[in-house]
Formats: sequence, structure tokens, C-alpha cells
Amino acid sequence: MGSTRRPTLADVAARVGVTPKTVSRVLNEDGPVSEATRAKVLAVVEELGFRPNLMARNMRVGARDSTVGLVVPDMGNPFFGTVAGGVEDAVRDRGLTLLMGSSGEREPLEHALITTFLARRISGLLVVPAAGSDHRFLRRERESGLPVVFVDRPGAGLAADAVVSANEEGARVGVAHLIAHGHRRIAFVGDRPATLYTRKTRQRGYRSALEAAGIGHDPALVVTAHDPYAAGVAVRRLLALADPPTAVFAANNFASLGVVPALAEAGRRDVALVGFDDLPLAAVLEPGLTVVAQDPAAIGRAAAELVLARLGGDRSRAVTRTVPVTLVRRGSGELPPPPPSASC
Amino acid sequence: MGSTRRPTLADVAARVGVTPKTVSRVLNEDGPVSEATRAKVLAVVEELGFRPNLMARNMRVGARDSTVGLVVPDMGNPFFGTVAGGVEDAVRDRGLTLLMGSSGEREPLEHALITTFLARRISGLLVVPAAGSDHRFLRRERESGLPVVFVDRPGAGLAADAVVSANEEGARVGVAHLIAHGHRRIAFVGDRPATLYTRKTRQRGYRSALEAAGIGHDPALVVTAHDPYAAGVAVRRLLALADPPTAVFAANNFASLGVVPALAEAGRRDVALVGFDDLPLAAVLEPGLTVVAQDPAAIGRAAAELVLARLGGDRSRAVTRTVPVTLVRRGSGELPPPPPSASC
DNA sequence: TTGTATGCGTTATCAC
DNA sequence: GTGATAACGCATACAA
Repeated sequence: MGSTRRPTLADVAARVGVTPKTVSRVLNEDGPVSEATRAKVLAVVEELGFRPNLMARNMRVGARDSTVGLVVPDMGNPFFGTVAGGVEDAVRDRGLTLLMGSSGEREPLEHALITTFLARRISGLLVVPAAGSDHRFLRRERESGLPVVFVDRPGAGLAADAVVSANEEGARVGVAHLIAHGHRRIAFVGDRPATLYTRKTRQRGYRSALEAAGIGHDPALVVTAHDPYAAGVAVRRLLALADPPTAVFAANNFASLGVVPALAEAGRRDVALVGFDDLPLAAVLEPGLTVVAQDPAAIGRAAAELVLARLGGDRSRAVTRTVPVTLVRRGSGELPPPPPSASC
Repeated sequence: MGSTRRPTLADVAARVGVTPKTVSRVLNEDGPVSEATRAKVLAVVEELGFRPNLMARNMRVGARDSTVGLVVPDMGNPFFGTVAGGVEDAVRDRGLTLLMGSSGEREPLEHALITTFLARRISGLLVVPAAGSDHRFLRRERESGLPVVFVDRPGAGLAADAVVSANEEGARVGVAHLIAHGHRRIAFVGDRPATLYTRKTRQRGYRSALEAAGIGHDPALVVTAHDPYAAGVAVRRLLALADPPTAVFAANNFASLGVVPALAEAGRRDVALVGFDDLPLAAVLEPGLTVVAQDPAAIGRAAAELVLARLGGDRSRAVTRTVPVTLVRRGSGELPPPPPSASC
């Protein structure tokens, strides 16, 4: 039980009465082979259920493994899952397989995962860098030709390709949308840590929209929350301000997930809301949630294509691709501010 | 450029002035090594940035690759993403890496993916079988000792371990919950194809709850929908029946995603609803969506543990593990039926 | 404590 | 057309 060794090239060869190399030739359509032996080989391959061992094949002189490694913070997050799907789609046709792991947004785990991938001699590396992680240790690899692409956020300490969403522009568009509907007191609920790339760029978009409209920046309206609960708390606090916001920009979907119920529970259907990143039930809410939607599948595909291009010999300098976002109007972002009333 | 060959065991050995085997001993803490050479080896390993080649290591006599393969229908689905996360967590500590791919619920793709995984000589295989796929082709592998675990749905044509949710019981509990709140006309919105395992088992639970309550089964209340849109259409049709349902059981989250907006648009806040599988915004809806929540991370972990146990030598017969589900009350499932009125 | 011989399954090279 | 030989990077078994 559990011990029937898989057939090898040599087994097939022996059974046919040729050398392994001939079998190899048939399978890889390499050198010339007589039609007779060719047929015989294929027959025996079928009979024995022979499958070439990719480990052995990839171990040829200097060859890399036919895999690409992908590190994400969390596979359960549909954003990263969809990114991964995009990567896999783009990579599969080239005979590459996806090696995947999650870092839990923790630098040590990310590092360990990447190290394992490198030990496997992956053909390309795609990383959604954890906050604060440093990729200097990848320099040697990059120099020796390993394609590295940072996804969703740029990496640090390494000149490598990157694919990101149009974060700043998306936030600007989202906030400008609220301004266009008459709002001037607009809160920003962003991720923690505040140094996170997506947080910073989106906040920059927020500020630039305000500036473009000649609206002064009020630091009291900018809050940080790392989960829905914290976002809910933050919103309640905002609404309790002496001069509260009439609109909220939720800079990611954890923020949206907190802001939406907080507004609902407070019975504040008059507060406008635009979220960054789409949610499955966004259209079902009342009002529907207006969002700046990202395109995670496109991000994954773009990242994979960069890896493939590098693998194909593209030695040009590192680029950053920006994937467009889309404003999806569903109601919450089109609410007008309350009519100006006599201040108490 | 791009051609500095990675250092090998031999390179390190040469630089230290010992044989490769000695270096190997140091790295694997195998045989005895003098403290002097040990230190020297480690120094050179560091200096050269040497990383053992896992491909080569795994190619030892009869050894399998230190990976497990996971095939899911769709990585963008947070359910499967979370399953994958559970698998990875459980597997990582044992030094195994996750090889992942999505089948798009299509049998040929699933087959191709598995074949590739086999060619890589994975140590274990986890599959969420696509509807209608047959796994007879895996018999040889199973017999030669490859651990195979079906996830979320049992496989066909192969005696292998499986991990599934408590589908039947969950549906029974969900429907019984509606019955307990006074409903007797309860619709069932299930997946397509109706032969899908999860569809069948959940429908069985639905029927058994009805039977237990002495409620006759009305085929007109059972509908099939494969996406939110179809589910919405189906619900509208149900509500237009002469004797419409007062409650709906949505047997998966695509169904919920269609039923919720359909009820909202129809202004039917009086229709009770219980969904199978949780949704991120479920608590935010009005009323909150009552669901039978699955535990995808636990499913992934359980599946991985089965693989590990088999890898550890467990040769007992194939088992099916059932992961419990939980009824989460949020409002929609606790709505009473409308008071009986004179029929028109 | 360290070295030698050998093998894993495949492909490259060069010969016949 | 086909074969013999070496090599990829590491580990196992046995010697020294």
C-alpha cells in the first residue's frame, strides 16, 4: 500500500526499448523521432500513466521553477482574492503555477514567506507589502534577474515594478463628488497606520479636492480607524462635534463597513457618504452606497503581465502602473447637505 | 546582468574548504560538526547569501515536493479565500507551501490544474470539486499514497476524505427558526444546478424542517437561481403567487444578494428572510440579515489537518468531517408573518 | 569529525 | 533517427 512508485522517463524507455532521451524527445517534440517509435512511446506513456516530473525538469542547469509566488496580507479579503485570480489567469497560459501565502500584514511572516518562495526558485515574485516592511533583502535577487512586482502598494528599499490603484485621483474624485453636491464639511475616515501608502495617497486626494474647491482643511475632520468598530466610534464622535461634517469619505471598505451602520443607528440618513472600494451589498443599502470602485482583477493581471514581460527579457527600468478606479453613484454620495439653518 | 548564478552548497563548501556534505550537515543539523567549521560555514552561507534549493532537496529518492495543492472555484469569493487562509495556516508550520488555482467551476480547468499539481509531485491535494466533475482519474494517486481531501463538497468516483459544512442541519435550523416565528409558507431559493451537493443537502434540510412541523411541501415555493439577478427575478415571481410565501430561505449568499434587494425594491419589509452563509454587510441592512453562518476558516483548517494526518501515516478509511454552522439572529429572520386576513 | 560514492528524473551536448 | 554521458543541487549510506 502507498508505495507504487510513479513511472519515470526511464521506465517508459525501458518498456519501449529505447533510451530516456528518446522518450524525452517525443514528449517535448524536440529532435527528430521516427513515427514508429513515436507512436510506441506515446502508447506506453498512456499505458503507464506517465507524467513528467516538473521538479526534475525545472532543475535543469540554471532553470527556475515554473511558479510565481504571491504574498498578500489576507486571502479572505475579496480584494486580494480577486487580485490573485487576476494573477493566476494571466500566468496560467504561460504554464506557470501560483504559489500563494498570506502575511497577516506582518513583516516577519512576509519575509519568511518570501524566503521560502526564493528557496523554491520561483520565476517571479508578486508582493502586497505589509505596512512598514523593507525589501532591501531582495536586491540580490533582483540583480540576478528575478522579476519582482509590488502590488497595491509600492515596496520599500527596492527598485521594482509596482501596480497600484489610482488612489489619489480616486479619492479626489470621490470627495469632489461630495463637494459638487454642496458639501463643505467633509470627514475623512482612513486606515491605520496613517503611514500606510493607500491611506496617505487617498488622504492626499482628499486634501487636493478640498483645496481645489477653496475649502479650508480641518484636522478635526480627519480620523483614523483600523477596523469597522473603530470607524463607527470615530463617526459617532465626528457627528457630535460642534460643527459636524455633513458628508463622510470612507477611505477603505473596513471604514465603510463601520460608517454605514454607525450612520444607520444614529438615524442620520442625511449624512452623505462615499466609500473607497466596492462592497457586495453596496447597492442594497438604503440609500445605496456610492463608492470609488477599484478593479482588483485588472491589478492582478497587470502585475502578472509585468512579471511575464520581465521574464520575456524586458530589462527596461522599473515602472509603476496605475489602474483606474470608477465612481459608482448609488445614492449615498448624492445626498445634499441640510439647508443652512440659524446656528444655535 | 541578470546572470549571477545563485550560490550552491558546493560554492559554500569550496569557499570554506570542506566538502558539500559538511555544509549540508551544518545546515540540517545532521551529523556532528566541529564548532570551528560550523561557524565558518555559517559565516560563508551568510556572506554568499546561500539558500538551499528546495527543488533539489525535494527531489531526493522518492520524495514529494513540500507543497499542498488547493483548487477552488473562485479565489475572489471570500468563502473560498478564507478556506484557503485556513489551509495555509495549518500547513505552514509543517514547512509546506500552498499551491493554488481556481477552476471557475469548470471541470476541464479543474482537471488541468490537478494534473499540473500532480506533475509537481505535491504532498497533498485539496479540492473544492466543480459541479459534475469526476475524480476517478485520481485513483492511482490515492493508491500510491497521495492524501486527497474534498472541501465544501464531496468528490465523485473516489474514496477520499472530505470536509463539509453542516448543510442539512443548518438549513433545517434556519427554516425551523422561521417556522418558530409563525411562518408556514416558506420559499426556498437554491443554487443551480439543482444537483449541486450544497443545493441538495440544504434543500433536504428545508424539507425536513417542514415535515417536522407538519407543513406540507409546496413545489411552487422552491426555485432555482444561479446568481443574484436570477434570485431577484424568482423572488418577485414568488411574491406574485396567489398564495405567496411569508418567508424566504436563501440557500447561499448569491441568493441572499438577490433576495435582499428584491424585497427592498418591492417594499416588502414584512417578508422574513434567513440566508445560508454570512455576508459582510449583513448586520447593516434593515432589518439585519439573519443567517446560518458557515466557518470557512475552520473548514480549511480541518481539511489541512486531514492531509497532515494522512501524511503522518494515518491509513484509516476515508472520513467526512462536518463543520458546524451557527444561526445568527439579526432581525430579518425574526419577522412575524402578517396576521391572517380575509382572503380576497 | 569529515569525506566518497551514488542517486533523484530530467534535459543538453555531442557522438554515432 | 538514436544513444551515451554529464549535469542540475542536494541528501543518504557508508567509509575513513
